Amino acid sequence: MWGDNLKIINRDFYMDDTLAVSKNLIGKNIVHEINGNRIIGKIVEVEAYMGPYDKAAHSYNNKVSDRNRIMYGPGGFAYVYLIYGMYYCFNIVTKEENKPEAILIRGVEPIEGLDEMAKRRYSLRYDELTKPQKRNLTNGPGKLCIALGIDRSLNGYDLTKPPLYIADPSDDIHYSIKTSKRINIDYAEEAVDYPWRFYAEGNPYVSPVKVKD
DNA sequence: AAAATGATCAAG
DNA sequence: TTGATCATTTTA
Repeated sequence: MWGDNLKIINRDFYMDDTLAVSKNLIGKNIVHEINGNRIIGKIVEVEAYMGPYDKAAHSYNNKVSDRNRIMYGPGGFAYVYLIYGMYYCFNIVTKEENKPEAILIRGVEPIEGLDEMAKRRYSLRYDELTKPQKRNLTNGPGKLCIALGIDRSLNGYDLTKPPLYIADPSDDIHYSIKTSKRINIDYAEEAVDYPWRFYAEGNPYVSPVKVKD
């Protein structure tokens, strides 16, 4: 497994239009080398956060804070923050300096290091998981951070080098990309309807749509 | 349907 | 300094 040549995606990839990068990220691998193991998840769902004019974005109205400062840097860096006091969200910053846009990773398909993921999520081996546990391993932004070992210590990390990077997939699978509104941004007024969520049609690791109360 | 849980942010 | 909020998940 350490012999596989995974091609790391370079910074140019992230400097493009954020919606284009969002679609281009579907099918790419997130690779985390940790404790001598390699954990890989294939990106199947993302959301774009479009900066100053997007009421759902942390950088709306060019607001700067200690938390969102990394969004104002160049593309290809990790923006990781704590949400609801207990889960992390992993974003990839895009575009040049002072264009504070980023892409939230909402779902990944487990590819490698399944036992590592199962251990981090459920303290079990992968083959001990029930079918629902397998499906719930990485089908949400907080869940995938646990499974991939991503936390606040990786905020601001340069994603063009190990131990955490994005790589081209070794397979050549084509994904039909669907578009929808973003999830759980009810506070965002007119931005709630913007079609900035992208996902691989039919993939079981796309996060489940929330049922209305 | 509702709890869990704490950093963050804007108001005072 | 304080209180409300929150790009979620789990449990019931």
